[in-house]
Amino acid sequence: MYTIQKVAEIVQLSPHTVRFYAKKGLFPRITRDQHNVRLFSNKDLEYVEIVKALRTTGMSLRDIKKYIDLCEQGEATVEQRYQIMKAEVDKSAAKLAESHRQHELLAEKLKYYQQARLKGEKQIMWAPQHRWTVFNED
Amino acid sequence: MYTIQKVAEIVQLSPHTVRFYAKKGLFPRITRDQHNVRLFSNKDLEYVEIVKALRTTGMSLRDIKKYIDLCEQGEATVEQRYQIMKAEVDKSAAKLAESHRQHELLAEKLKYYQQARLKGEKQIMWAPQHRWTVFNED
DNA sequence: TCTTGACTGAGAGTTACTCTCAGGATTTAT
DNA sequence: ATAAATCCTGAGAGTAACTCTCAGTCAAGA
Repeated sequence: MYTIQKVAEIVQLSPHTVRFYAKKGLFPRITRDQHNVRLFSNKDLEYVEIVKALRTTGMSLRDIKKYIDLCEQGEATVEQRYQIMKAEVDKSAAKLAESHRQHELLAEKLKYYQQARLKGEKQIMWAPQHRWTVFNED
Repeated sequence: MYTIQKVAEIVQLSPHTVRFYAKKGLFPRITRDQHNVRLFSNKDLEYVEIVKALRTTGMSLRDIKKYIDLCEQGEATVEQRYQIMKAEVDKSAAKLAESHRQHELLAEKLKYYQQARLKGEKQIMWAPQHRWTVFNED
């Protein structure tokens, strides 16, 4: 059994955030000790991990809650959960691809800067040189 | 020259968001027509694109603003901009890797669901089956 | 003329944190 | 033994980045 601090450390979230999630009902099975301290089992830890994964891929806490609630309802909801997970994995793949594209754009820009550094002061894309294009400024 | 609507369409942002960014001073060189309508040049469009890329990789608007302001100061700031861009590209690569890991985790979970569907009702990881682990519920 | 699309500023609402406060319990150091 | 450090709690304020609505203006096109 893990304290919230330990859990935070393992899954790389702040204890604040874990408590925040707990408050939202995302970990419905957590037990407490005699001092009301949350104790996370390995199963709870798996929940925290999947919640983190769903957040990282961009699912809203509201939708994560729905998914968790379905989990709590047992095997009758397996098909529904499958559909949700399938949609999320697809969406996540698309986002990943888009993030990759944007990353490439920045990496390319970085190359221009590197060239500029090597060649001393040379004109660089993205760095506006032409003051005459400015017509109004606030 | 493009209107805000056209720009939004090209870079895949809402006109709302483009105006929001403009208000924050992220596109300092935009010209206006005689009716005060924003007209984006190709250079401005490049700005919008790089702002989008920086946002997508997770840079705050505050830091993007700083970067843009450096751009406006001309070639004297090339080295500084290079450092910023380098740091951002590195950070972005790390985030991309992390997102990829989380995506894999979900994809693996999806496989369990697929197995469960094929085998009819079978126990699935992440889907708690053991009511006896529940000690308290709010 | 009337719809469409652009603009303005102000401001409210939302999501997901993120932090601060006040307070209580337990462990560790002196 | 007492004090400091470290854990925890709940309540609630603050923040970032949208996101949208309202109210009102202006101008071009069917």
